[in-house]
Amino acid sequence: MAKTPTVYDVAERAGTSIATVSRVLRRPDEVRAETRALVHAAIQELGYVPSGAARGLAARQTGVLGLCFPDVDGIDDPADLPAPVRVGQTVEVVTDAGQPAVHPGNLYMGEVMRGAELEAWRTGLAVMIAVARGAEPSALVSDLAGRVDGLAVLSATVPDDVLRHIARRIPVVVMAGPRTEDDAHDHISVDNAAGMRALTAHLIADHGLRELRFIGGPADAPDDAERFLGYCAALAEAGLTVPTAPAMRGDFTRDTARSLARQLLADGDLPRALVCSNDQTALGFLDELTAAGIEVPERVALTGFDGIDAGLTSVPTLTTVRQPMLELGRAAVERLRLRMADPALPPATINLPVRVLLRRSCGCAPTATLAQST
Amino acid sequence: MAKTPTVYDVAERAGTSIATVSRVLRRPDEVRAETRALVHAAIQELGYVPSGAARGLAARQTGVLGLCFPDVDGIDDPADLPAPVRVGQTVEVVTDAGQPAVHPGNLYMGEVMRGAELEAWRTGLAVMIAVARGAEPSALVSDLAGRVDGLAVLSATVPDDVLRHIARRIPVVVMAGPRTEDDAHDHISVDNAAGMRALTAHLIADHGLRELRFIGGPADAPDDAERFLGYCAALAEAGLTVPTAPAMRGDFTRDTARSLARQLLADGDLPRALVCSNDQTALGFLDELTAAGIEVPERVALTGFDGIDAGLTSVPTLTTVRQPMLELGRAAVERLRLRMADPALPPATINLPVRVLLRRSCGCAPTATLAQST
DNA sequence: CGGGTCGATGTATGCGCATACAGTCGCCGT
DNA sequence: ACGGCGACTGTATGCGCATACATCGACCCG
Repeated sequence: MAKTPTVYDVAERAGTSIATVSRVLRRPDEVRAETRALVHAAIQELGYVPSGAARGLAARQTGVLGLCFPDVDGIDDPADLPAPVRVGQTVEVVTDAGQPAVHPGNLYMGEVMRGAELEAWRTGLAVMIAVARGAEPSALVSDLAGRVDGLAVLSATVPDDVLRHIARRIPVVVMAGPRTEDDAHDHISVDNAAGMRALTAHLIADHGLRELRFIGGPADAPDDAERFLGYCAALAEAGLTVPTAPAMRGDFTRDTARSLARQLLADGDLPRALVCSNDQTALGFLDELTAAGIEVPERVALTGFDGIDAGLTSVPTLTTVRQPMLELGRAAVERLRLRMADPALPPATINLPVRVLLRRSCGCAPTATLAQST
Repeated sequence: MAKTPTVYDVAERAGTSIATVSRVLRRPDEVRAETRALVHAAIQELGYVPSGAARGLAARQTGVLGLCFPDVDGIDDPADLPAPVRVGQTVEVVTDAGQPAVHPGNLYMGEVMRGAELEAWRTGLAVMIAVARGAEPSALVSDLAGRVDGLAVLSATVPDDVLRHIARRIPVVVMAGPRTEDDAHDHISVDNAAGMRALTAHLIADHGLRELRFIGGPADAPDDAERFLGYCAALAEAGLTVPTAPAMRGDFTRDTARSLARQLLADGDLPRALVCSNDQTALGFLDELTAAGIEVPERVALTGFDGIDAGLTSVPTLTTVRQPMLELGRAAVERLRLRMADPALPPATINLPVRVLLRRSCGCAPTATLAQST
């Protein structure tokens, strides 16, 4: 690694000019085959790799898209980091750690990323990711913005003014977030309201339930608000009384849901159905209901929202609404591409359809469904 | 977006030189407060975002690390892509799709990425990802290599010669892969052998099992080979007969494991313990053993490897070895940093310690462990 | 009151590549 | 034999920024 070779070195070695070297790499068919071979040989010998920075500068575009996520771990301070595992430690043998290996919030981020990467790859674009954490997330995001041709941001991870600033330079699309006032970004969301409405309608129409209680998430979560609205819409359509707010609010975590559930049980005021704003909440309730010997779905029907894998193996399996996270990433990148091609496009608001998954916990699927794919 | 503003525009607007603008951004304390304010104002007004490409070029380093993964989805051809979900579709209501939301292989990639991102963020580095898929993965990787200051590659995703070529320009660390011949990269791995050995020793010593059968994965998977060796080592230590090869081989998928299991059942030749090379395999066996009414762990003890979440909710819960995937990512980035600081460092081989998780399927934890965190 | 010092700012240059434009060469048609 | 044309290749320039170095002024000391 004495000195990283450049086009000049390659050109000299191959006995050509730098223009030819550049052409061999970018438009091979404009170069005579022999010349091309010479250049390729020189590249191999020198270990030449074109500088992305120089390329980006000269071409006025980087060929990279940015993906910006919130900090699901809540690690804002480097000191918060768990101590790194180090070599030389022996193998630990412990009894049931009980902790899931993957942080639940990270799960769906992974899917979004995968979708985005997939769609980017199709177009020959690279993907750069950033997690907006730490004391100065704006700086981090601006930094990212300077390196990419377009930016997809998960809702609520970047302050509006920063986003607006960035949008003057490159296209920005907001994923899973409502349009705020006059913002001119594209928005790609999941149709929370329609999903929850369909699910609730199913409970009412197909299971004949009329006493449905909504267990919400954080009051400031737009997703939660939309789901509640969907639930209300279904109630209204069925001519049932529509509440003005969720009966209880958790924070989307299983643990909090469990304490809510205990509270509910203590009050002794069980409805016929619990419509939860996300799967973790539903699973938390399921834990406590099961522990209390209350039958789900016979005594209480229970539903979630998200479609996490844990709902597939719970007992009973969890009826829920699957969010197309991979599609969210794909759609975001697709939209970025479109807008990069034509910046004059009017801001779009896209709502991706969801899918209601009927499983045991709402009363469907009376028999166990272990045997699939056999 | 008429024309993206540059330092020149900002300088003119602020009535300074471009050097001052640059300094305001990079070393604010070398600029008088008033001047700084002027520049900041100009930046806001113009919507200026520094070009990462230009910066990288001038500074001779990009501040980005590359992460390269194999293609777990097996999507090599754009045509293979599932049709994108489109707007306007109605909400689908379906009975138990049964498909997990997240591709299992993607699960651990997500963790590695998260670890890498975390560690990179601490140092102010950005992360760029690439999935080596498609017809010309080498081109993709070289492209990536040109844009970053260091590259972490998951084993077997990039041909050796390409990697060697890249390593002449930037530091390369291989994750979860053995050193091949003379390669000069750093290697960070998980201690497969030690983990499997500890697990097997546990079965022998603590549960008194002496008839243990190993169910392997693909014959060309280095991980599998190491795990088999660990298993053999434990057998040897206990004075048991050491096989020369796994009794059966799957391909690390649950479905294949199930057919292996059916075959085993048909043969009617059940050992006292099945030591599986990964969790999916173990779960596949569990499916069929349960279906056949064979008690786990009473009749057959069963263990996996990886520590995926599904093993936490299976019945019985799955004894396994947790791989520190997040740590793998962190360690890789840490190593890259070290090497970037001192390129003369000798190639390191780091083996991260694993953790054996004892759960029900090996015979431990006689009572259910539902109530945690209560 | 001159030389020296230090802080703040400007000037000039190069980073490595893409590409517009200008040759160069061989060949064809007239 | 000459103009013209097409296929290749070379020359020159700019992309936007960081930074070494020069400059400039205020201030201090003797």
